[in-house]
Amino acid sequence: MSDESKKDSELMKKIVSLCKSRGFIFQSAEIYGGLNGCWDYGPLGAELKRNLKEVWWRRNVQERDDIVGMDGSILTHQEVLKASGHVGGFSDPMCDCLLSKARLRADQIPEQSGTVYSYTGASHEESGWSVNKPYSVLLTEGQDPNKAKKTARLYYSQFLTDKQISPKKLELTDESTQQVENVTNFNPENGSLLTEARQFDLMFKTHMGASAVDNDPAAVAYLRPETAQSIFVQFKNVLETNRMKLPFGIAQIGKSFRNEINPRNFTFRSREFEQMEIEFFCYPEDGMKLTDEWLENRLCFYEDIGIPREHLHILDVPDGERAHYSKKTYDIEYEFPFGIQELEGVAYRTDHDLKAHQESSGKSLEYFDDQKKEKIIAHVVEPSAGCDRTVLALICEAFDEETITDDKGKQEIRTVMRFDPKIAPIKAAILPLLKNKPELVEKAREIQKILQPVMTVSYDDGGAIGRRYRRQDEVGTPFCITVDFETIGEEGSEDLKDTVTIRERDSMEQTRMPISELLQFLIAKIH
RNA sequence: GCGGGUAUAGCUUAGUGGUAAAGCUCCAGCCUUCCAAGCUGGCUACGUGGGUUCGAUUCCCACUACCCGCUCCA
Repeated sequence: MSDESKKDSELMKKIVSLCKSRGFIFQSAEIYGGLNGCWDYGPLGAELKRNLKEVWWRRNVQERDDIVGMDGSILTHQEVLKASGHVGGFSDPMCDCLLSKARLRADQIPEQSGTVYSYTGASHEESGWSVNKPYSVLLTEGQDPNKAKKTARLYYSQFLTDKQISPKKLELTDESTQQVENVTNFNPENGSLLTEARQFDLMFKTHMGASAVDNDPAAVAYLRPETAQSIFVQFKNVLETNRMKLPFGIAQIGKSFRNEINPRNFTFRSREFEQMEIEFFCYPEDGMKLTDEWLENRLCFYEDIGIPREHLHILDVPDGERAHYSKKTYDIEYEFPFGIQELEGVAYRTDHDLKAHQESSGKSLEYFDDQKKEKIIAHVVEPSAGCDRTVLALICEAFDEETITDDKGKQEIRTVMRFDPKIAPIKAAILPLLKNKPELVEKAREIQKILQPVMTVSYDDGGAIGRRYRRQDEVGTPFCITVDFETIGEEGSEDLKDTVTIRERDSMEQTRMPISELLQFLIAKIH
């Protein structure tokens, strides 16, 4: 591991540990040993995620005339997912190399021709050991026939109980050869036979209702693998009930489920995750242009919530790597400590989805174009963001360790979560300077009552004031409001009465402000 | 799915075939007039299940979870 990636791995460890110790993210069912690929948000994580979703909704639905929201069911009719191509085609056929155990995509193995050497087993005379398993090796033209024997011995040697026996001492049984052309069931790397191609079903399947028959195929339903399909399926209803005119969008935030083979990287790839999606319907001729516009719009959004553009990467997904229905796809990626990974895809999906559902359901999903006096199938541009991934990006982006030197020259590390105030879990902490002075405590509680109806605040009177500031730094609270002796009029001039100090998280600077102005000041900062 | 590693308190770590130590955090109290002060007291842990053993947190096996590298990510 390079120094750089070691450093990043250490950084990720710190972030994961802070998430746990401060109550952002816990492992799901931790007391039972954990559930693979599932995570729970603790009190602060829940606030953070809620804030993200609220900003997203406000920017994309509340503040726009041309986008409306919906909230579809998670349990999904199997016909919906047959039409969308998820049932049957959702996963890639995979096969494993019997020798190296490498996993390959069956549809990406190049065709090969040559001679297949087949065996029925192997034995070791001295020890009396033997195994019966058919196996074969493909040799392409010009390869040494001994290579087939060598590969086969290596394969059979993995079944040896006595690992001291050299593969070279194995006798192969019943060698036969056969010429083949354009086959794909051998590993191009080593010629070894592959397992049969298997479909990995990435959808969670369930059965609905109390069916008389076990596994009644009519009762099958799925947990949705994406939120998009419920939008397409409700396209007509939304269009008609809300008198929408092209171009317009339907937005949705909700959970989706994929039975990932290999969840990894903390919450980044998990089996249950939340998406924030817009299906923006448009005229066919505007699709490409709108895709570019949405990319820009989305980049601005990330900037708005505190993820600077220089930490984002735009991947213009090339031909052949896009989904078959997409004419253009941008991936917006973020520099996570564990690598550059996708946060959001902006995909021009053409009329593929509406067309598929129209054909499959037999119901018209057309749009009547008033100008041209004709019916068309709307095209769609889809900005689809991963909510949990964005939360993780926000946490990674916010995390900072600052070395500060005090008056005596002593150095210490200050851990600060530099969340944008808009998404910070706690907006302000209210701190009486001392807790054994009832007047201070009482005033602080009054301020808490003023702010509480409008924002999430925290009251803290435990320990020295400096400690409390640091505690708030570590959870990213942007403002600390301190009630001191000037506030209650016991010290300083009369004009300082009913003013408090506001300590800003990033600069650690303090300003004084009348209590009456607090609410307006904070609202402006957090909106 | 393969290979490698790890699992002790809320966090970070120490340690032992005879059930565990420390720092930080946290809680209570005292004190404290602005950046992790001090004092006193307190809560809390050997991932789960088997096996070996008089006795296992320690040794062995399996499982689970997490991390790293492959693989995969419609």
